Amino acid sequence: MARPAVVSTSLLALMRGRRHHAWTLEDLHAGLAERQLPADFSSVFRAAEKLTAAGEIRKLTLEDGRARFELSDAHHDHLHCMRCGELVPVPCLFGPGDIAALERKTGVAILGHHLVLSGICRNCRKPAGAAA
Amino acid sequence: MARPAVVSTSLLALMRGRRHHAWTLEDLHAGLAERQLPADFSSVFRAAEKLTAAGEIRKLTLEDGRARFELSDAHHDHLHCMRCGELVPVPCLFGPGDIAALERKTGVAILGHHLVLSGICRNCRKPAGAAA
DNA sequence: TTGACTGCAAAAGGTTTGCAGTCCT
DNA sequence: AGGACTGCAAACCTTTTGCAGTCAA
Repeated sequence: MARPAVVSTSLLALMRGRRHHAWTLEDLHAGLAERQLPADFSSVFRAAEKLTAAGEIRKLTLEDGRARFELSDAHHDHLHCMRCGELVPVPCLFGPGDIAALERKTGVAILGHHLVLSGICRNCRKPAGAAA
Repeated sequence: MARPAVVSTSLLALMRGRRHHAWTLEDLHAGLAERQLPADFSSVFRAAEKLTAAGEIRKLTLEDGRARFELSDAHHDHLHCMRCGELVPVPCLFGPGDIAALERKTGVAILGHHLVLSGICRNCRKPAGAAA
C-alpha cells in the first residue's frame, strides 16, 4: 500500500448519507462534487469497482441499462418508481420453499435472483405537497 | 404503406424457429445472415423496435446490459443460465395475493415486475453427453 | 408520387482502459 | 524506491439516429 484511497472513502461516506438508496455512477460523481470532493469519473468508476469486489457495495443493472450501486446490507428486492425514478428497497417475497418448488417443477438449479418491481413508490403516492 | 417489411417478417420467422428463447440484436442479426437473409444491423434494430411497439415481441434487458427479444407469449419469468448463457423461461412465482400483500406492507403501488433467476438450466444439468 | 423500408455511416450514451504523474509508507 | 491511487484522454460496446436511395401501391 502506498496511498490512501480518498475516493473510495468519500464514496462510502456519501452513500451512507442515504440521499439515494441506489446510486448510478453519475449520482456518485455528482454527489462527491457537491461535497467539495470532486473526483474524476474514472476514479469514481474504479473506486466503485473496488468496493464492489471488496463486498462493501453491490452493483445492480436495471432495464435502462445503467449500473447502480447500493451498500451491501441484507438481501432485499427493489421497486423502480415510474414517477421519480428512484430504486427503493422492498423486502424479498421469496422463501426457500418457493425457490425449491420451482426447482422441482422446472428442473433448473437456482442460485440467486434479481427482482425489480415497477410501480409508484410510497413517496410519490403521497398527495402533492406532503414532503418527506 | 409502400414496401413489404422484409426484415420484420424474417425476424418473426427466425424467432419462431426457437433456436433461442430470447435473442440479442446480435443473435438476430447473425440468425438472418445464416438464413441467407442478411440485413443491416440498424434494420434489425428498427424491425425489432417496430415489432416491440406492435406487441409482437417483448424487449428485456439483463444484468449484462444487453437487450433481448422474445416472442410475446403468456407472462413468465426467466432463468439466466450461468453455464450456457441462455435465458430460459420459467413460470411466474407470483400470485395476485403476493403482490397485494407486498403493496399493503410497503405502501408502494406495483404495476409489473421483472424477475431473472440465476442458476443452471435443465440442459446444462444433464450429464455431459446427453444431447437435446 | 408517396411513404414505408433499407443500408451505410456516424452519433450517442455509458462503461472501461492505457498511461503517466502523484503521494504516502 | 515501491506500489496504490488519481486524472486525463481515448477506446469500447451496444444502441440509436441522419440521410439518401429503393421499391411497391
